[in-house]
Amino acid sequence: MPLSLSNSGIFMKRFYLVDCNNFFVSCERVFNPALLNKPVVVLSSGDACIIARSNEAKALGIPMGAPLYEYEALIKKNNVHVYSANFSLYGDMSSRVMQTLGECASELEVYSIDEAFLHVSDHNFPVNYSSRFYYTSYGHHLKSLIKTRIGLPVSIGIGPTKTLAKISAEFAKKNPVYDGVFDISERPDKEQLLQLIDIKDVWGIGRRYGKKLIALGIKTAYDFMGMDDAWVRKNMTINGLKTLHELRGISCLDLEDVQEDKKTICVSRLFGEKLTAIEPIREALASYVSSAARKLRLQKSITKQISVFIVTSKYHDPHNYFRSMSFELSMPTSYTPLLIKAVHRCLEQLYKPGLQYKKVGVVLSDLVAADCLQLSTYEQTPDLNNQSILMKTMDIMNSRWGRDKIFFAACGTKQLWKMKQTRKSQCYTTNWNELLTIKV
DNA sequence: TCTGGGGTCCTAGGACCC
DNA sequence: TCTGGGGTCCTAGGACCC
Repeated sequence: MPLSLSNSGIFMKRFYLVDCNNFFVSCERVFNPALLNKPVVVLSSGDACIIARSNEAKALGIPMGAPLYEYEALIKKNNVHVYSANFSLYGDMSSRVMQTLGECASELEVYSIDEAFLHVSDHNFPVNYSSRFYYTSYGHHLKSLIKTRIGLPVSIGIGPTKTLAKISAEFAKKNPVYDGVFDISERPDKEQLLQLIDIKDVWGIGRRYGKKLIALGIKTAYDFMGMDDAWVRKNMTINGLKTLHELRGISCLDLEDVQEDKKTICVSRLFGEKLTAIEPIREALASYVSSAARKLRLQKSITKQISVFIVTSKYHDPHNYFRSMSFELSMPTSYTPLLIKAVHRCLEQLYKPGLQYKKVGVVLSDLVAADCLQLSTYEQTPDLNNQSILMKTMDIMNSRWGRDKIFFAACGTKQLWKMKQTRKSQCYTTNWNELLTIKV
């Protein structure tokens, strides 16, 4: 079996993966140190599911993605601190981390809100760095820099490929001996280490493929490395083959350091409670599409196609459970009032009186750059210019004074549809009125 | 009774064209 | 019994990620 991970030479390019530990929980802890060493969980929007857990909460057996109601008793019994998601706080803390990493790397890929891949080159290292372990030493430097500047703990994995860097990060996180930084390329015992990695935990092998592989007796990353290329290509697509090669130490996935524009933008949320009347659903939809349009303008795009979907309970109403419709706009746009009109038209078609709706959503697709808009002569009206000025003004005002300081009347003021978020911490870093106060 | 939200990519198969 | 060959485009469905 072709299992050797050769060429771990010192000059080989390394991938770093920096991963913030229990990110949402750690953000809460920065501003509330009383939470340190205590079990803490953070909930999804609408307080429905548990989407982040401190190590202490994990130790209690609370799984990722679990619905809150199933664990309410356990939470109460063990005094678990519970927070509603505070995405403006987490987003801001994330951009601080990425800013610091950007200063320390030759290339940076912001992979998610709490993870980044990077390359470092010689000029990032201090002059007196020597020894073949300097990649690891630099990892420790990055780790303490983020702790000092931002207050967040991170784990850092290093490897000859992205997939192996991910695996390194798991060792860094789980085994205290490594003090948060691990480089698999330095290890003579790589193969034994990869035998410790559950196949389902390999980046790119999800639940489905994991199950399929286990049925074939492939239980670990090491087992997978010995598989036949052709079989993997046929049964797991080109992406499976890339994962296979990456595990063997052949880099197939590069850093993607330019942020690509989104190809679709989707905004959807559960209602706080089930809705039957159309009016609050119209308002929720207007509000969601306003937010989608703001994201659209942020990346300087316009949309040609808009879809709306509406969801009832799967159990009560299997026939009407999910209904959607979409249509092409006569002219691509990012002008919120036109988009509100469009989603309301869709809703008229989809809505049936008497049903209990629990969620609605809007998807903007077929996005193109705003400056690509081709206009025929008769379409070049002053209106277009006014629309763009109005949107720009709104966006500037809302970014300066806070989200939704001004909004369209169609979004309503009662917000009957709004989800509950009863346990949210303050926006310590993004709202002047919610700064941390310290009593002495 | 109550189970998130927001993305990307790949592939097979059908429609259509010359 | 016979029923081309090769291409493109679109879509739905299935997989993955955090």
